[in-house]
Amino acid sequence: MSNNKSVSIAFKRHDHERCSDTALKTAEDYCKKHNLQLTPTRRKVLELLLEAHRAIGAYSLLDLLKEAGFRSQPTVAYRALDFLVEHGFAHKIQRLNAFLACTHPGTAHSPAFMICRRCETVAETNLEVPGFNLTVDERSLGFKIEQTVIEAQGLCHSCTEIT
Amino acid sequence: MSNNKSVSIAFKRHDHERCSDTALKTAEDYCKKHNLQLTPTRRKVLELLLEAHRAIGAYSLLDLLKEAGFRSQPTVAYRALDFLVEHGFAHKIQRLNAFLACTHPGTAHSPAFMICRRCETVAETNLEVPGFNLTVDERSLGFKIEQTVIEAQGLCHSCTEIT
DNA sequence: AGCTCTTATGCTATAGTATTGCAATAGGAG
DNA sequence: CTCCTATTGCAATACTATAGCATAAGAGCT
Repeated sequence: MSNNKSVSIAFKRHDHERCSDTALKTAEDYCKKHNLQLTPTRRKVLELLLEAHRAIGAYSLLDLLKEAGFRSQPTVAYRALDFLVEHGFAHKIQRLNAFLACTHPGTAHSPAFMICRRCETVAETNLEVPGFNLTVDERSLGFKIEQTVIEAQGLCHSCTEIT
Repeated sequence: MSNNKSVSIAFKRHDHERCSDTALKTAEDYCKKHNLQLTPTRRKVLELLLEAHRAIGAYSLLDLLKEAGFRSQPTVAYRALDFLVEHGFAHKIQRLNAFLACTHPGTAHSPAFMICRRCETVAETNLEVPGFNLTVDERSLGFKIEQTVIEAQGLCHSCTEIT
């Protein structure tokens, strides 16, 4: 179905079926706890994002949904994605007009993304991680930040070596 | 021309006709120096962006171009915008699918933007400015960054006060 | 001048991304 | 059961961006 075979294992190797299961479970728990409805469509979209394990466009997602027997109007995908993004289970990668399952849902965070232009893998990190640090002094900026989009494009380690 | 010291000139009052003139002149000089062709369309697009003094979408730009007697096919705008963005005279704001004249063209820089969700003003700053600092250690990240998209959404000073 | 290489434009069509509006339905609270 | 709210179904449309190919204009050379 999906083109999972592409070089899309985030920058490190790992048991991604297991991390999908965990993420899904976390989402379920979170929804139950916060009285959110993880409806079949929403759940399926999250599953598909997790399986894809890469950023995918809304219309690719739509194809996958269709294959899985769901309706395939754009609104179906967009509404589910809106829900997932709003509650932090997925993120939108502005640069690619694509969506990515969150690697650590349920916790408030300011994500940052690294997008490899060769293998198209997108890795999520956050601003507290060593090596990546954004500090903002809102006072001196004169601007109250509510949300940030931070996306770096370049080459991941593997792709650098290939070159 | 450049407002490197004042973090967010866009949020402050200033003589913007004058800063437009200067930016346009800088672009002309830069093009002459680097053998780039600032053709009438490209020049007009830059002028329009500078006049607008805010981020505007390609199709709004197209309308303005049409009013000014230019052709109004999408390609006309996109090709001019590609040129301006490629050479650093304008930036694309991913979050808004819109374009903004650069406030300090001609100098290599990694821009960051602050987008006010109320007045929709977009201010360009850069990462070296006090109050806004992104440091990246590529070694520990395992990722070679070539370009960054940094866009903060929130409220500018004036709009904070209104609330 | 004429030639030619490269860059930019004109033009048409189409691809790709996202939202609006309204009717129908389902699930929870009282 | 009934009301209320959240979600879904459905159709249309808006918005953003690129492809492909023909034509024209400018820069450098002989």
